[in-house]
Amino acid sequence: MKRPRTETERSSLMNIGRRVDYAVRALAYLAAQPPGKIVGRAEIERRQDIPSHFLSKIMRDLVARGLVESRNGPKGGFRLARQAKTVSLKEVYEAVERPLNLMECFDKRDTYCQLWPACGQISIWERAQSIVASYLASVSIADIADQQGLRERLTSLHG
Amino acid sequence: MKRPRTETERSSLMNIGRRVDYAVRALAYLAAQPPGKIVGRAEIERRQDIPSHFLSKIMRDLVARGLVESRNGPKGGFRLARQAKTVSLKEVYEAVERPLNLMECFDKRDTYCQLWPACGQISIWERAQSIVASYLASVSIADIADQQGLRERLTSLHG
DNA sequence: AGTATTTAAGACAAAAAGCTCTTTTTTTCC
DNA sequence: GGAAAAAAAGAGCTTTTTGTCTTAAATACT
Repeated sequence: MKRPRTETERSSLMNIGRRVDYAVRALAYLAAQPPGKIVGRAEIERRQDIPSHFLSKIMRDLVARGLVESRNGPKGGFRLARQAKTVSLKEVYEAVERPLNLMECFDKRDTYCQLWPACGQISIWERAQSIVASYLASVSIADIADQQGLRERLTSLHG
Repeated sequence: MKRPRTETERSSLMNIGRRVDYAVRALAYLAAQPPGKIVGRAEIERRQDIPSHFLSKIMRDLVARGLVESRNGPKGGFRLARQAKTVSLKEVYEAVERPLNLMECFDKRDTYCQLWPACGQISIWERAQSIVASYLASVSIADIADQQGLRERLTSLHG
């Protein structure tokens, strides 16, 4: 009795994965730059300890969602498309993972689980999700980048 | 520059996975039984829409953590080892996944990430984690099983 | 125009999570 | 004691996620 998997279903469960982690690091790094400064992928990966080349795919998502702008060719790279303080972690999450869904069944309802509509768990997880979501919505990239300033000063000594 | 993976590291990121989902379903099902009633794995899987045989491994964890008692042989099966209202979702989570850690680096500190101790993200995720953890600690299996009573009555019609 | 540099795109490999199945051990009942 | 039933244990397959690498397209500079 195997479950079918559709494309939209993919990341069912709340899963703050590496992609989110790396996306936040990259955005915070960009936010810490002088306004408008363009930074290359390799530099971000190096300075933020992100696996080489992996950031490439993640940045595409961020560009597609309008969080960063990219420029091709020599002197190319990335910069924020919006002010850091207007970009919440929730938005970042949703840009690189699909919609924040603690449980797989949230957006499927009766088509997914035979126990719907009398599932005892769902309201519990929905509440957990809304708690997390509202916290993530309340934190911006700027909040993270501010702390980052310290890091910059420290690691530039031996970076 | 590949990251080494140790055994204890496994579930790095906050990941409310299927194992937790299924564990909660099983526990809620047991909680809804008459006191002391022993129920077999196959019945739980069938009634709670859990993949066949998968529950076996999960129950071992719950037994090992003292949440459930098992009995071997014919008439064997499982029952709660403690009152449902004393078992929190946080405990269940920690029984079947390892410790709740939103970020991989939480229990590794300086040995893991070159950016520690000046990481801008970590305090943010730590706070998110504590928010989730305290919510999960506040919900018990009994809370879920209570709603389950309704489900039982509904599905027994065609279950 | 040509070259070098950088993102874009995507193929492919490795690791982790999810799931299935088989064998062994324990226990009940005859 | 023997047969049957159930959990315990674990081998191994599949899917998803993570990570690596190669090629193509774009752009700046000479």
